Amino acid sequence: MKTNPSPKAKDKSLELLRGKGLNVTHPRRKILAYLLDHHGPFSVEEIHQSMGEGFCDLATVYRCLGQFEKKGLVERRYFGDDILRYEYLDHAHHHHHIICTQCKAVTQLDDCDIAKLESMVKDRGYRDVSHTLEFFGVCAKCQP
Amino acid sequence: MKTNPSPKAKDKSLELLRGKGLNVTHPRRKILAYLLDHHGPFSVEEIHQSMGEGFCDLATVYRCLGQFEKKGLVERRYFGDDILRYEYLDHAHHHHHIICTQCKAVTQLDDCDIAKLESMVKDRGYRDVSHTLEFFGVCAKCQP
DNA sequence: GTGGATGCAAAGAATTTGCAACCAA
DNA sequence: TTGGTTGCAAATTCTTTGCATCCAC
Repeated sequence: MKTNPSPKAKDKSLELLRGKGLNVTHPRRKILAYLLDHHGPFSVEEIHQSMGEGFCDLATVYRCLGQFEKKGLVERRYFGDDILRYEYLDHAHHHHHIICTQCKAVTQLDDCDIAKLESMVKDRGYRDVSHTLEFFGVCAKCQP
Repeated sequence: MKTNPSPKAKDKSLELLRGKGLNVTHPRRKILAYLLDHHGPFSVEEIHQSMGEGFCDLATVYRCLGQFEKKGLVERRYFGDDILRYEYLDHAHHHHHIICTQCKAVTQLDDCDIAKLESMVKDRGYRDVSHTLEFFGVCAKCQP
């Protein structure tokens, strides 16, 4: 599961951290680069393990992700299976997930047109409206 | 926060428990009746407290909700605030939530037409497709 | 009567925190 | 140099579990 970040992700993580006014440290950079390189939400455990044995403490991963979340760099997702996952928030690519209820594989659905529903929410007086939308089903591989 | 279940909810909880083949006990009945009477998802803590001091153990609430979930009577929701909530699953009334990001008040949005998106998921080979959709915003009361 | 349900307390898992050492700016 | 960050271990919180007792059927 251990992976090294791509040069591109390393550059972008640097840029993002500086842009958010966060000091650039090794754990922060590597965690963010991992999220940039790999699509889909990951558990804290997965992220920690991806960096290789002993690269940094699990508590550090929690702390970094907590800060990223506060700065709007990542968001937490919950797919109903008791595991919290973090995902890089790419404002340029709004999308949703399709989660296989059997094997838990996550794929993306890029198309999203629920502007109509969001405007109904705005009509009720809400401001700064956003949404989460996840699909669940049994993927082709998991069907008998 | 203590409330007593309505007669209607008491009847329906009995019916639902029997229908699912669950023994009818006081805690099960009162927990289910609470979820039937009050709309919106509630945390385990809220449900426990709603039944009054010492009515039943917190562990019992966890156990009951876990069984209800297995039987498809309730579903867990996660709104990104670290709190897991349980909601009665009314198959006859599919709806979504609007959660105020400030005061956390939950209201419902009954209209839901994302059949088009669900069919896109089915086209990808998924079966038993379902979805969750939540809206977040600042409600009128919480705006300056 | 009997198997399943509950209360209580203890265990377990996930996450957070205190503090000294360390590192980025 | 200095304030912010990390590692480590302990603490906290949330949830689950073992077991004796109790209750629904």
